[in-house]
Amino acid sequence: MQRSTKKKSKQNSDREASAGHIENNGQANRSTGAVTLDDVAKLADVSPITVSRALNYPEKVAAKTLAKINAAITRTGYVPNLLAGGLASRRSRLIAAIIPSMANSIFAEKVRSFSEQLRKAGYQILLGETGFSEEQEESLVSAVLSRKPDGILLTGINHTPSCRRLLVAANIPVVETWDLTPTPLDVVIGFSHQDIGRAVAEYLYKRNRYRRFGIVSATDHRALIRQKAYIETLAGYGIGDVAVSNVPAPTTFRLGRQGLAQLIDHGFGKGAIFFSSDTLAQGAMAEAQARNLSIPDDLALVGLGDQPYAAYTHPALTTVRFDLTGIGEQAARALLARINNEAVSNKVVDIGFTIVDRETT
Amino acid sequence: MQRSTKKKSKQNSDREASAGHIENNGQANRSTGAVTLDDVAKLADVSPITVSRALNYPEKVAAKTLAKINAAITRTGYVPNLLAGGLASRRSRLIAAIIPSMANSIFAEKVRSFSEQLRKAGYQILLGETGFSEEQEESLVSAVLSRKPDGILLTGINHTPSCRRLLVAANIPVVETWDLTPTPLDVVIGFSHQDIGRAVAEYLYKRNRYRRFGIVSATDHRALIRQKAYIETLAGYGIGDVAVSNVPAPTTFRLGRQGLAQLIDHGFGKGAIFFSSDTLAQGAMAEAQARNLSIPDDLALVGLGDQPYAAYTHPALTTVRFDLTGIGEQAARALLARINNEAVSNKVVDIGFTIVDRETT
DNA sequence: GTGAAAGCGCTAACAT
DNA sequence: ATGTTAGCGCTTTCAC
Repeated sequence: MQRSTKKKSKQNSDREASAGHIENNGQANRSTGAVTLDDVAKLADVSPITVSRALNYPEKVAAKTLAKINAAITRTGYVPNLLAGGLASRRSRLIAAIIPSMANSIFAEKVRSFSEQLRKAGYQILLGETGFSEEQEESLVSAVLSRKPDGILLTGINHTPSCRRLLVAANIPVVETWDLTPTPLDVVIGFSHQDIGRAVAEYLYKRNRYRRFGIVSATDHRALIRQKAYIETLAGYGIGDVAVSNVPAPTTFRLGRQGLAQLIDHGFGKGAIFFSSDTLAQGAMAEAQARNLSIPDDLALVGLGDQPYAAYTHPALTTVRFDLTGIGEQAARALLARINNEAVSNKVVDIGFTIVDRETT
Repeated sequence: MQRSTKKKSKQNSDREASAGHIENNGQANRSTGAVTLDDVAKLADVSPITVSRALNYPEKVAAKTLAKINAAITRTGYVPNLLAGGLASRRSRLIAAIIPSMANSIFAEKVRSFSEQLRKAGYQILLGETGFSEEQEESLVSAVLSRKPDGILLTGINHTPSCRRLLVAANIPVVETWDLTPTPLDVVIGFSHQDIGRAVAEYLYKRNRYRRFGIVSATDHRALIRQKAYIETLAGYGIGDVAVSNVPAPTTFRLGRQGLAQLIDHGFGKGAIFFSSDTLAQGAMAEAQARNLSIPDDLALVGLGDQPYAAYTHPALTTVRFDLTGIGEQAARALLARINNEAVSNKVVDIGFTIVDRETT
């Protein structure tokens, strides 16, 4: 492309600047007409690569030059084209995050803290929702990989074989979250759903005050693992008749009411119930109130997730807490480390969980 | 780049295929090593542009050729590079969506329906959260525009001057939502917050059974407009002492409890209260219950948003409904129409609202 | 229906 | 500290 010679007079470049319009070079081209890095370079009377450096490695450019360039950027209203930048540098500065559902604020919080960390490092997030389906996850991953993200956050450890193949072929850092496995694709940060099911069963059993036990649970992969562990642990204590009500994911307030209603209508009297989300438990509280059942005297409730509201329901909800914000932050840090080729000390990170003992049990 | 001649023998191409590896051409280059469209073209023994057509306009390619190409794609596991495609075609197939907060499921639902429509049309969504701040919105818009989205969804009609400038310079379709203005940047789809404030005041006043009126409201721009209209309308009825409790956005269950507690502690006896979100109202229900106040006899509550749970609280929440899904869908349709240069019949779309009369009033 | 050439806007690599 | 050259992987335009 024709560029004015380097030693163009200062006056000339100033005149161009005050003209305040973008030259088209008079060439027939496919340009969008938008301000490009070349336009800025001409106006600042430097080469394009220097503008590129000013943007990406300002410390490598002389202060004077930097000032000229910044003035030109302001004057033109230049907005970099990251499609072009990403193509040339093979770094898109884009990170994909795949979650089951935005409606579930538990995932929303994970993504929020994840995004926040990565934004600070100059990355943007491409978000996808699977609706708890592995097939949907596969098609999302495939779509998202075509943007050449520098890394990807997954929820869960179960993926279709083709999805795994895509991920491996993409050859980018992958962080799986929300579960644990000894054989992650790359790094996994989460907690054991089996341990949670067992721990809640133990917690309720050892209180020694409930005659009956029940569970209202979604049917997604992880919730079912918790359910199985819960039932088996209780069976180990000699309790063979755990009442079960299953509902489709994602869980809602309404499904919580329905789930409890179903249990009660099928003869569940007084007892303790484990819900697969705080939302379900909250819905059940409304149902209990509507039926004039007292919590925790008639019905003891345990939720999952320790949502911000859980401490403020009336009575306050006993629930299982895991560090949502921590998962997001650690996932971001792990991804960043892998992108920068730093060593990742731990491929499998168990962030654990605690049972928060409040007033519904 | 060196390519084998077109009339390469079939056997030869088959041999390459079964070898199942990607040639590097022996050149020193900056390639990522990933499978490219050129690799697919070579394997299918066609030119790159034909592969491009097969992908983007399959109807323009002969069935036989298409089959060959698809086989090559499958065999290589080719994933298109949309950075390159977007750069070349000046269509990124990316749409930016800017919302105040993901935590607020009202916005989450808007984005969900918006994304769904656009995904069907082959677009992906770049999501950004402003945290209800215009400055944050500006920096987000600026960041997002560097991805060269084909369109952008905004929440609200208030933007900083620089933000407006950026948007205008970007020269892409813009849909503002969640509010109305006679002078949208491009298209606006929403409802009148002033009308809502007025309508709720009228609704409550005309029930003719409340002695006192209050409002618990977030302090974001739109909530304050509703609050003002609510107070002014009541003033028009001769009610001058509306009790007010303001809380920061985004609203939470806890802030709802707190807001109601504050009103009551400052002497609000029996009466009707308008909350700036269902979440706040739900929190207030817990506070009322904790204080043994009866709803709606002691306290009448109106929420906003008609969240899925609103119909299932106990008692069921009276609230203001607007068609969230509709906003998302219409915004998507408007954007698509503008992208395809179709006429947009209406630049200002009022989707209206209704007061859903349930049991808390 | 298919192909050759050119270039989208940027940056890596190698100068100086 | 700054510049030159040559692409990144794709699609447009114009041929045939």
